[in-house]
Amino acid sequence: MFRINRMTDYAVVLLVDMARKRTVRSAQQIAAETGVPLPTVSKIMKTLTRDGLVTSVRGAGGGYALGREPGVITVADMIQAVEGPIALTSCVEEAEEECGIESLCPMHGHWTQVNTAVRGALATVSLADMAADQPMFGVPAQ
Amino acid sequence: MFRINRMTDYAVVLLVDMARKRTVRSAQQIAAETGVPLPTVSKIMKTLTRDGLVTSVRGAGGGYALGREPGVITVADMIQAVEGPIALTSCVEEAEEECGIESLCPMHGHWTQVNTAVRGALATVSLADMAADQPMFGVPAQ
DNA sequence: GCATTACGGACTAATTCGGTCCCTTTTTAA
DNA sequence: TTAAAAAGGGACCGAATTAGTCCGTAATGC
Repeated sequence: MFRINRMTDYAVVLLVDMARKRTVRSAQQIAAETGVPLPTVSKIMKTLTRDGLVTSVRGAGGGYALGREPGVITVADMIQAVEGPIALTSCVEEAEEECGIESLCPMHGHWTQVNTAVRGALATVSLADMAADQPMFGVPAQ
Repeated sequence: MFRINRMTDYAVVLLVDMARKRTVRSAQQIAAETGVPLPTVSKIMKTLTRDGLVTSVRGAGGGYALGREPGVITVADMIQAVEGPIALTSCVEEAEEECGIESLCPMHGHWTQVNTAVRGALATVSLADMAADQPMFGVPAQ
């Protein structure tokens, strides 16, 4: 179906929530307010912290807050934080894996072209956009 | 990792091969020439035929050929043929599935925006582009 | 010191994906 | 008329991912 996986979907939900309420809140609070199960929130927050999209405060009274301004976090950033580098085919990855014949493969250049286009498309929408309510109200979906 | 699945990757390989040799060839021949296992070629051809990307000729001497000009088949078409509609999240799909609250969900409009951008990016590259050899030689991969 | 909270990783269940195989239908040709 | 060649449709299983849970550890505030 060519879709992002559910963890990434959740991650966006959590980040949107954090973009709206800009305070440090515990995973438990965030779980309660978004409806995402606590263990899942924890897991996602770990990876988002690793990438710097959110900052964490440990200890009692600690929690998570957004690491950067919502305007400079793109959908591409969010996807990459959870799923790793955006690479439509294995031959576009950094580590060349199985392909091996990169420099000779006639398709390689084309795939990187497609990949760049997709990455660009994903970078056009920011977290700030996602957090705004209903800006495209009434606009048909395609 | 946000990638197309292997079947789609194969499908592109097969379509590129067909775009180069524009004759009707059996699945067996195509399998032999591309190195993709025969049962897999058959399976992929079935789905590509269903979408009209290739035309089939049944019976002895039959086989498959490209259904349209390579210039008017886009990467988006190829992905959709194998993986179904391009929908990054379940709430963007035709059948609304689990979400249900589409008209109220504040994220729905944003996801369709992202989705449209990605679909557009995938539509910028055609099968003709993919079949051309090494047009971007030397251009850094981004 | 104790309660609270993040951190890191291991682990299991569930789902999806890749691949194979079967039988049926259509067509050509001997 | 029969046999061979080929696509069509679907069932099926094993493998690989993914989702989700749980554990112990480390840090911090009261």
